[in-house]
Order: sequence, then C-alpha cells, then structure tokens
Amino acid sequence: MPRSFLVKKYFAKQKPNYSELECQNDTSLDQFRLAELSSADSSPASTCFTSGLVFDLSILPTLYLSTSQIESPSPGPLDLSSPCSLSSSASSSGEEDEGRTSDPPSPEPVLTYAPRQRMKCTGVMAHISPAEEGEERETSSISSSISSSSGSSSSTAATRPAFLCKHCPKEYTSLGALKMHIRSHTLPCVCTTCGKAFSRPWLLRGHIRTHTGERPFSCPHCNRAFADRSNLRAHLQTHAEVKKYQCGVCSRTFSRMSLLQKHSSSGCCSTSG
DNA sequence: CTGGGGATGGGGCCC
DNA sequence: TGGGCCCCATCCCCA
Repeated sequence: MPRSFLVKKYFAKQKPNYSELECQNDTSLDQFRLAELSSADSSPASTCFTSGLVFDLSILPTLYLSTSQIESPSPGPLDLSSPCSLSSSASSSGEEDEGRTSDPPSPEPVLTYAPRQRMKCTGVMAHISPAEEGEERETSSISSSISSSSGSSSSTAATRPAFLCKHCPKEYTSLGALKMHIRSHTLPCVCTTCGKAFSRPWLLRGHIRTHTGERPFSCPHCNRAFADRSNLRAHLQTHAEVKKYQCGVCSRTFSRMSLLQKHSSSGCCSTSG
C-alpha cells in the first residue's frame, strides 16, 4: 500500500516557529483567555469545557445509532476522569498558544504542484459494533494481526513486523502508530454539545472552538482571528506576495493547494492533459 | 471560476 | 508507550 503519507517532510527535524503567529498570539492570547474564563460560567456552549466533554467508548454505538440522547448536553455523570477528558484548564492554559508555535512562514520555497493522494478508508463505521469497541479487543486483534502478518508472505514483514488495522487495509510498522490509527475508527473523544466524535482530544478541542467561538490565532497583518492554526497559516498565504503553491505551467502561485489543483484541472495545464 | 475561510483527518515528532 | 502538538492536506461552502 502507498506509504508516501508516512514520509516526513524535508524539515522534519526543524522546530516550527511561526514567530509572527507567536507575537500576535501572545498579545491576543490574554484576550481569549479572559474571554474564555469569563464565558466559562456564562456561555452555555462553554459548558463543554468544563463538563460537556465525555470520552466514553461505550456511548459510541449509541452515538451512531441515534444522537437524540446526546443532543441534550445534560450535566450527567460525566466521566471526567477519563484519559480523554478535557477541562477548562486544558484550553485556557493555552497549550497551543503558549509559544510552541512555529517558525516564520517567511520566504518559504514556492512549491510546484505535486499532489499527494490523501489516504482515506471508508466504510469504517460499519465495522464498529458495540462488541468491538473495547481497547482490549483492539489490542488483542493487533496481536493476532502481528502474528498473522509475520506469518504471511509479506515482503516487508520479512524484515519488520507489520501491524495491521483490522478495520481497514492500513498497516504500520509500530504498535503505537497502529493504536493511534485505530482511534480514528473508535473515535473515543465525543463532543457532548453536538455529539460529534473525534479520534483525538485536540481534534475535539478544535471542534469545541466552533461552539465557543474561540479564535486564539490572529493574523498579524489584518487582525483577523482564526480558531485553527492551520487556517491562519493558510490565511497568511493570502498576504504573501508569492504564494506557496505554484503552477508548474504558468508559474502562477496560489495560497492553497486546492486552489492550485482547481487551477490545474480547469484549464491552465490542459495542454498536457 | 477563483479566492478564501471553516472544519476536520491523520502521520510524525517530542516529551 | 501515550499524550499533546505540529504540520500538511483535504473537503465543503460562500462571496
């Protein structure tokens, strides 16, 4: 299977440092922190920061069958002790704004169009049944996968163990990677505000911002705020004279890969295809 | 059609 | 080994 997705980028060892983002984050962060703290006891949506988050695998089957039970975020016996539980501190601590942000977008090298296939596995939910939700079962399945794969005629397995996902054809070279991947099937992090489930807590945090309206990331150029750093990064491209993505045919640059792809597919590069 | 924002998924790296 | 975060990528929608 294609493993190109697992290939780390050229700057793999570089510590990202969007100094520009940091600056604005430092200044705006307090505002958001205050807003967050103040809203934490006033805004209904913000309740999800304190008690609206439940990560209970057992509810997932119910979740996909019917969301009626979770549409009313009643402060029931929430399992805040769960490893996936989030608290107001988790967000208000500004773990992602605290200066861990990355390097300056600065004069980045313009990238020519080199589309990468996004790997998706579909039909996942159909495989998830209440009886399958347990991590133990997952891991036991992993073990069996390992043994079966190592015994199979896989060329890669000859040198390293292959950790196969039982929900999809994906395979990994480490158990940790597989376990993390499995979370994308089990979706243990559930937003009790809307019932949407996520594979990782920080994904849920980002989602929660859509409820709270929190936008910790501000553009230093126009002060526009974003809930997601990636979106800010994309936005910063709009301020750049030379965009990050360049058409290999007409040299026109775009702020987003998707725009370049649209551009390519809509005519410019039709000479070659 | 293009440009851009919002939201989200996922692998890799660091602690 | 797991959690948290980073970054990239993608889809959807709207102006």
